[in-house]
Amino acid sequence: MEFNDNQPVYPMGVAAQILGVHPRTLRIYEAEELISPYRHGGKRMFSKNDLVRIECLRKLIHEENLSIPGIKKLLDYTPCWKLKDCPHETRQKCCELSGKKKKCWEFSQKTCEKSCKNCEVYLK
DNA sequence: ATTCTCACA
DNA sequence: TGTGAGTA
Repeated sequence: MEFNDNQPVYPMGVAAQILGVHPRTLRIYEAEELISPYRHGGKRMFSKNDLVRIECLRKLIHEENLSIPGIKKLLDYTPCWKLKDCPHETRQKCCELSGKKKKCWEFSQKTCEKSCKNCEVYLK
């Protein structure tokens, strides 16, 4: 009951419908690198975790009056191991990967299994 | 029928 | 953010 949360199951339309947003919005979030849906031959596929993540983003944007660039900024200043206390082992794994280019929250869906770590830090 | 990208209101 | 055009 943990692996299926990261399973890409929803196509654009469905995901947008569930979230009550326009497909355009989701594409924008992706363009802004706030989410990274799976790609199956051009088609975006969202996992359940992607959905909750997006719910967080929308909450931040509307209730906390944060802008897209603002969120990106926060993420830049927020190391993942501060949001969740993962074992040093896992942390090293993260840093290896992140040292490359990726931001930790982008593959957090695979490495760190926290789904919505953003909310914690934002609310503080 | 669906999604994709792009450009514009 | 939302829409429409033109594809694949």
